[in-house]
Amino acid sequence: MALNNPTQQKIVTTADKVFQKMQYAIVEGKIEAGSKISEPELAKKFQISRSTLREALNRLEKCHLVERKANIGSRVVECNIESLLELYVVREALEGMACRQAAQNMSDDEINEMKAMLEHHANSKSLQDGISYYQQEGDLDFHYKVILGSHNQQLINILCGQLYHLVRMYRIQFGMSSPRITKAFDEHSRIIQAICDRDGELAEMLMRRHIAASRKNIEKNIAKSMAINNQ
Amino acid sequence: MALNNPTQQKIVTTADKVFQKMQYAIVEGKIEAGSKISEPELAKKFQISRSTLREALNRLEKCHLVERKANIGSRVVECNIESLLELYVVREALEGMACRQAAQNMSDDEINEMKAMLEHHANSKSLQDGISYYQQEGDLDFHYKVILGSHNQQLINILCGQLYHLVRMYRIQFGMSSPRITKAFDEHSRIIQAICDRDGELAEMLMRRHIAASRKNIEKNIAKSMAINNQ
DNA sequence: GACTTGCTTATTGTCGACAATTTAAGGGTT
DNA sequence: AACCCTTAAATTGTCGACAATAAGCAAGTC
Repeated sequence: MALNNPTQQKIVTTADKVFQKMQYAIVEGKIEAGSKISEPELAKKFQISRSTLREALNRLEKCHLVERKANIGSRVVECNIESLLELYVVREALEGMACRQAAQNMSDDEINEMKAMLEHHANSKSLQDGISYYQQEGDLDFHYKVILGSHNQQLINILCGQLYHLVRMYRIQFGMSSPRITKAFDEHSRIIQAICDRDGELAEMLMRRHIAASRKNIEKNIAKSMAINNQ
Repeated sequence: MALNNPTQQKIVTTADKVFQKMQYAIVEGKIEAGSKISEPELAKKFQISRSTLREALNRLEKCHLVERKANIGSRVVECNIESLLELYVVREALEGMACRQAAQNMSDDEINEMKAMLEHHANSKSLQDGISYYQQEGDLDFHYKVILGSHNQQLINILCGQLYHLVRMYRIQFGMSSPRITKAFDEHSRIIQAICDRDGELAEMLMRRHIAASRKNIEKNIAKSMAINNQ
């Protein structure tokens, strides 16, 4: 039931298809992070011309998954901790605001739908306790819903269209599950409550804390693994 | 002295040049907002092939200046009030956070440089009082400096690389000068002071108020002009 | 032996032509 | 006159080839 990308436009052209395939491949690490992209090689692999491939690369660049330098070529974006933490800072700002706007703009029906989704996740959770993958998708679903609830097209574009593929990439490649998933659930409940109360200020604050807590959790784990590596 | 875009990469290829020219043309309204873009026509106008033009269009799409639909074509983005207000909401969130990060990450040298810039603008202001254009550029300079001061590459990319061309477009096409320019100056001073004191929380709050005030000012003016149009 | 210089090779940028799709117009039917 | 279908024109998407730039290698100089 987990929706992977709520704002994906229709896939019509072949460049669209290649873009989507490469997007998944990069996010899931099948195309290695930081690796150089050879246009002729990939074009042959996908059985398409270089022009079409370059069109796909352009869209990957739009969602920050590849970087291109003139006359030098394209590389898959690198996955380092610094960028991950930077990404969390951006999310804290944008999703916090999205949450405030959601409290202001969501319809009652939308709110009810979100409540139902959370309950559904709660049941699934009690059934298959400990399976973190589904929880993670559930977490993403929740964040998507809030962002869409902001009814702010600019916010939606930036977060769902561009940044969330990066977020998914980091989640998968760094294998982030952690004991936060149970806490996250409670936090989600409180956020929905604030939205339901139309308390934008509180909703923003709770969402910011929710994301900041994840960031700090990562920082802590990094520090720990650094200590292990240095001992 | 006003820098137009602090993060612009080197212009090497012809697509780069066309991109830059079109960017200015769109921002300044020489290519009308909302108008359809004919690839053959523009390619002939710039004396380049369609492939090169499409490359330029892709970059314009990246900074939200044109929108493309498959098999239908490209249009220059439309300038309506709703989008402008949405843009201000995004800026409030992102620049607020950028300001917090700037208070945390800027070097003393950077802070001093920013102070000097503000003073320079103050002098120019007293010299040519009432010339709003320069003030506006000064305002942009200030915001750029804060964003760069965050040292957060993701923030910098989104704000300077993508959104600020849109901001400039709205400024020019809606002819926004307003009596806020003098107030803005004081607000800038206080923000710098907070950054200087390394008070990230206050810095963020002040920046958010600064941008929110602009937004509310626009909303008020819109309401006024609506009233005029309806009388 | 290290550095520079010039050539070779590979990759990227640009071009013009063809294929697929959408839009517009015209004719026919109810 | 309004609607639908068919056909023609224009526009976008895709292709393969050529030009320009960068990377790698060999020979030559100090």
